[in-house]
Amino acid sequence: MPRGTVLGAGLCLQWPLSFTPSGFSAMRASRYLLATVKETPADAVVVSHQLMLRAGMIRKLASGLYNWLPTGLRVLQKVERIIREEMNNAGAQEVLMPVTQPLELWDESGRSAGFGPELLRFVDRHGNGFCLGPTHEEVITDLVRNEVHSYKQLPMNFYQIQTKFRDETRPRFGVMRSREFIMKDAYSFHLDQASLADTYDVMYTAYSNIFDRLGLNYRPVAADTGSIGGSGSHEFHVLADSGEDAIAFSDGSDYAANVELAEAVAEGERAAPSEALRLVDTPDAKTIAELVEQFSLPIDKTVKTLIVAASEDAGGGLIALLVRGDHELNALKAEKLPQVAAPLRFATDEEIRAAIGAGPGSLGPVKLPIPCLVDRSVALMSDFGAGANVDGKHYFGINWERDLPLPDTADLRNAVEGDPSPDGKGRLTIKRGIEVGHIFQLGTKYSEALKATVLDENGKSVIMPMGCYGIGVTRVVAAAIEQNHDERGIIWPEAIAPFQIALIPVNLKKSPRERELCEQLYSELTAAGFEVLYDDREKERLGVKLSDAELIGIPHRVVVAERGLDDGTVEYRARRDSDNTLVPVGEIVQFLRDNLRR
RNA sequence: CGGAGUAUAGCUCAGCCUGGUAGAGCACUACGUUCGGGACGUAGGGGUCGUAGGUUCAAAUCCUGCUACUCCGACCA
Repeated sequence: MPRGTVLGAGLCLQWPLSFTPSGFSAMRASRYLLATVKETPADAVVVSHQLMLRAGMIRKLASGLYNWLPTGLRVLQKVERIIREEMNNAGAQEVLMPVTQPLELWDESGRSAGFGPELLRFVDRHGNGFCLGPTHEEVITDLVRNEVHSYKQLPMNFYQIQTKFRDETRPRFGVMRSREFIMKDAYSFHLDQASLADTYDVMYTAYSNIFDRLGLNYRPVAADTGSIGGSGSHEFHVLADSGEDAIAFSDGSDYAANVELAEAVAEGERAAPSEALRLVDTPDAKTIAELVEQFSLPIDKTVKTLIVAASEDAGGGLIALLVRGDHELNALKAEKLPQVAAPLRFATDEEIRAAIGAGPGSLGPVKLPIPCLVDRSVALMSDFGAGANVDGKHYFGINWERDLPLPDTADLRNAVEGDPSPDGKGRLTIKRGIEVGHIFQLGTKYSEALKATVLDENGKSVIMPMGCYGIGVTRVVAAAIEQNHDERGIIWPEAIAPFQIALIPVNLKKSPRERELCEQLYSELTAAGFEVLYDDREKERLGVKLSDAELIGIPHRVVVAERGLDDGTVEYRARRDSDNTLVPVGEIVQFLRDNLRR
């Protein structure tokens, strides 16, 4: 403490905080590092980053590395607390593993080579290799193989809330994609797959509880189940327009999937031909947009013809992929097809001209000299237009099975808004999301590599199947802001707001009555268990205090003014509201109790 | 890792083209006025102009190397 006595009453008067039963302290703004800034920092491009800097939550130390200031840390710790409580409720046990890990373990799991430069490696003074842990599968598996030996101990689920380091090539968006970040990671160990599936379900529920309690609008989304199958993996996404992932979900069921993975279902039946096939000169129509504009052709009566490399199994060479003019090719789906080379490679203009004799702007299925796959939606088209495989010419009025045989069909495109849900219930809505959690049935990948085994009831050694379950704790904070803000600042969900109540006197210097009432309310509210930020700064005017409270996003505020004191009232306003409520001084504590039911 | 850009006060930026003793606004300190939605005046404090070298009588300014940071792309269990 900078000044004053360390003894008795002197300390009490100067001490900026009082402790509330929640464990988070109330604060006097005059003794607190608010660190708010008016101007938007130049190098922040996303709102959450801008607001976290402006609200005095974080400061950059170096690229992808951030200091957490008191306000930010309060939020972070509230998120951690909820996660911790729900993980404990779900039967997981908390541990803490080192950030620094011996490289030996990564050699043993085989990931040392695979992980690449994202794994930050270094050598200690004895010449031994270490790395900063980007994740902790190796360490936990090593711990468990040494400590757990009997099937009777299983299943067990361990978690930690710990700093991770990934040497991202390009850290960005503030705390959303930083190099150092905090993650809750859990690892479960089982005797068999059925037990793993049980714990997976428990974690799914726990995650739902966590994000419910955090007050976020989120979706569990089916993730790539490729190598594992079944309900092997879900991502939890916080919905926000700025999200990096597009996710598709049904309005009629629980179906939700990353757009990259969502099956695109075609509906309806192919109409009978009503137009004759005709060859049209289209010298200036090289793109779908030009075709639509110049010939007033509906875009869903056009077809895009994309030429890619065929797989070796299909004999190499080129293959044409056809999607409707208004649809997009999904590269992930395409390269999984047996006929298509993986990774997907588009043919060059020269290759196309050599194989087909026309340029990319004039391609189509009619008289196409190379193999062809069509999207399901394309198979249902009639009377459509496509290139004639002659420069400057298109066919209009094309009909399958009349003008040419229907090629093989496949799911080639991205699902779009309004598509039928793949589970047959409802239609797809597409929103953007921020991935904040991921649960995964790992299987025996690590337990096998590290020989984590247990004896079963027959005394036989069994490799333990594992599950792993992560939440990006620091990212949750940013995602919450992306989802909840306005032009004035952050609008925290109650559960993770740095403070619950802002107590703001209009003019402390002029009004001893305001001061007296504020002091009284501050101690009453604190005693009642509320986390109050009492803005007792004398040098700041009302406007500054109000906008700071709004920027920081404190959900409830109480303004104490001379004006109301004669009538014995104070002004209450919730962060989302635009009007004040006058509340009698004697009732304000109870009023807040009623409004802040947790 | 490829492409582009930036680096001047705590923050946002001007000055650089055309070389000549370092600037503004915000923030900070003191005093005064004001004070129910980011007040005003006066006086201050604060910068080896990212760094190393070169050209020059003289470099924030021109040239070269290096470093850091940002953006776009690739990458991201």
